[in-house]
Amino acid sequence: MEPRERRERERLEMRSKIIETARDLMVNEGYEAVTMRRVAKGISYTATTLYNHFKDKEELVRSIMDSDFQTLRRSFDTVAAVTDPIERLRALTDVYITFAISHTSAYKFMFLMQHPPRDPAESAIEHGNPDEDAYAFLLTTVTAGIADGRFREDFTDPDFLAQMIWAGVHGIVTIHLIKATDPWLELRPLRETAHAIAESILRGVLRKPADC
Amino acid sequence: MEPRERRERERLEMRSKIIETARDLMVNEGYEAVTMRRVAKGISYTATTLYNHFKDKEELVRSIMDSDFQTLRRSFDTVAAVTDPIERLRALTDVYITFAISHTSAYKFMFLMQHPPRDPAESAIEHGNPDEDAYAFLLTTVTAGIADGRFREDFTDPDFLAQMIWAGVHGIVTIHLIKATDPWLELRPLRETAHAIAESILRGVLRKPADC
DNA sequence: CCTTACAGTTAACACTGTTATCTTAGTGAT
DNA sequence: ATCACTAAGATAACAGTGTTAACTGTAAGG
Repeated sequence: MEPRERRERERLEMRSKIIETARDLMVNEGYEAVTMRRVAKGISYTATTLYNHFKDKEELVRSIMDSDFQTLRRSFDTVAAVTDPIERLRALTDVYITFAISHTSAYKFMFLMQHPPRDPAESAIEHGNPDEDAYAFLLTTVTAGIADGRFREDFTDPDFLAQMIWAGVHGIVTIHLIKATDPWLELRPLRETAHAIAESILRGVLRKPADC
Repeated sequence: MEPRERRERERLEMRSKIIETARDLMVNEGYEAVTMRRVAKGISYTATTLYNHFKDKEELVRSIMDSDFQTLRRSFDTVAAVTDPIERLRALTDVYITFAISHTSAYKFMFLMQHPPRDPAESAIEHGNPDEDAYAFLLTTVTAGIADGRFREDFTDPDFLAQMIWAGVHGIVTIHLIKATDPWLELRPLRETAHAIAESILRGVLRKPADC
């Protein structure tokens, strides 16, 4: 092995070790625990070393997010087998909730915090490819449903429908993530409510509701 | 006027001047601009002075939030006149969106950031009173709809229904607040999507949909 | 073998929230 | 009117944050 490529490999290993450590910190102690000095200490280096591998904290943090979006998409794999588009939508909301529940820190990070816009070119995810891009996956599912004539005739825009459905379950998820312990609300069980929301929206946009 | 009560009054004035300054800062330059030193400078005092009026930053920040929740509830006043509960729900989602659009910083602050649970006893808002508590207002509207027999028979829990509807419009609002400039998504117009979501959910939960 | 590139460190800067210590002014009581 | 006390406000400091400049040493490439 040539030193040239060994250096390259070591650099990559270092990079992913930093990302791993940062994510662990975020998962176990929350986002505010992710400081450059603590991440560095986690891999027995100094904070300044991180700047040899990442332009700034934002770039490090964006790398975490990128891999979390991959994880989200990969969690969709289990429903890719469902052929009926509407059934797949139902299954999708289910795994989406599961992801949110089991990756609460990541979820807040990806969808509740403001980040500078991510340039798709700088991501490992191919934007718009349903095999890599989670939103694109949802989009193709909706598109299939439209092609099958399953939605009412006034719903022809896949993005519009996708955003409607996503917003419904995303909304209840964020309420639970943020207001879980808030004494002002008596939250109903997340899965149940999410299911009812998805089902109601579907009943609202589908051409032939099951019961009417 | 006795010195005793003048002191009291001055203290209250100081308190609200601090809150005002902090909110201005948050609205104009975002939450991260709200630092104790900058708030203090805004009223020509030192940072330590703020600690004579607020236990810590969290208490200051919670006071802002409290008054923002009052503002939200007050924005509901315009729809209180609508007698039909379902029509009032529709109007409610409309003013809710308007509030979110015109108070983006406050909205993020109230619903997207995690705060330690607020003890209702320490708030100026009477918890559960629909005249003061925005969620309670939504709840009574839904309750009226249930009493009128407008919802399908499987929806009898006001909280459940309220959370469904709220989650729908809250979801699309947060997506727009957080992902507005994200190149990964092509967001459809907020008002339109929100309207479609609310309408679909209603069509899903109402006993007699308009068209079927 | 020598130069160069570069990973990593130390020290520092400008910030953050927060506290201890001090001054100063005004209140309440004698 | 004088005295003690309360409390507002300021100064200085501490521990922490992201980030940069300057330095060290080691390993790669010619």
